[in-house]
Amino acid sequence: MDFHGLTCFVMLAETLHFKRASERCHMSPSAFSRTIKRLEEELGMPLLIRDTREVKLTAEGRSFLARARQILSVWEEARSELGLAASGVVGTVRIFASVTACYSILAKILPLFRGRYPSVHIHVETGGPSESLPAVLEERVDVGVIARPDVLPEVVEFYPVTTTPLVFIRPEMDCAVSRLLDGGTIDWGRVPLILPEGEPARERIEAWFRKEGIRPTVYGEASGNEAILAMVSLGCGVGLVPALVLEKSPLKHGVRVVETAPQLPPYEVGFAVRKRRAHLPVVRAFLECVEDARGETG
DNA sequence: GGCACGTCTAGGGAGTAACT
DNA sequence: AGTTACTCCCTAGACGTGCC
Repeated sequence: MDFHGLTCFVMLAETLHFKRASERCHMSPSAFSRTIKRLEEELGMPLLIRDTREVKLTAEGRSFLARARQILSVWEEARSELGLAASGVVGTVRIFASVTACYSILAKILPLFRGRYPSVHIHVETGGPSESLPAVLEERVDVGVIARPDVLPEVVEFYPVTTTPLVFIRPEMDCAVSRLLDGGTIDWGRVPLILPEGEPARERIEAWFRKEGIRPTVYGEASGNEAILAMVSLGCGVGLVPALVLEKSPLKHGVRVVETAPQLPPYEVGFAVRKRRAHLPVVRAFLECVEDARGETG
């Protein structure tokens, strides 16, 4: 058994696609296929069901995937600790960030980290902002960019980076939604809303509606801020996004801030890390960069 | 020389779009 | 609806390379 085979299997389980997984492992599909086959032969059971069009994990494959991740994680930890003792920080830091967080938050941290620890491999996983904290809790990643929730899980530590107000945005173009907003006092019960799914912002706006006794009209939901911006710019409704996201977005010219909207508590954005992983040299090194970057940018 | 592991290439199964 | 051509995907075989 070798760690290379395990890495290939984990990559394949994540992509469920031989070609994509082999590309990510920097191998030809052929060599990759045989590596997986060898692993299956070694284990004496199939981990995957191959079809001519798709690949699925068998029950054994799903069970083995969790083990494989654990083994690789322990291996990385051991490597990282030995590396620190010998000659500095080495290993891999796994980061989860939404696409917008990549250019607004990671853009500040990664150059600093890269400069200090060129030997560390950086693995960035992207997805919806609401997926970040679960990824940290499941230890799929070491750190995740999150908006600090009102209640933070006890096993998680939060390293703040910046604070940003939540702003309501409306379409820039003339449309039915714009006309609803232009007629003096806004009737918030009638305005179609595009809201984020499963995020602190959602809790805050719903709390405000409850307090005001308003039943909102939720036209759409999105798991990412860029999707909200896109829907708003197309005239679908009024959205709620962090100001930081709006400033950096290529879609910002299609929308505008609703000045007379309710004021919600601002977002505190930063990195979440599981406490038991925070002591790992590579994670510690990354978090030091987070703190230093905050110090530099204020 | 034997072995392990890689690439290159070809083959076969299946989906899809265009055409009749 | 049936046929054809194209494309995608995974796998097997041939062969090259590096190490012992």
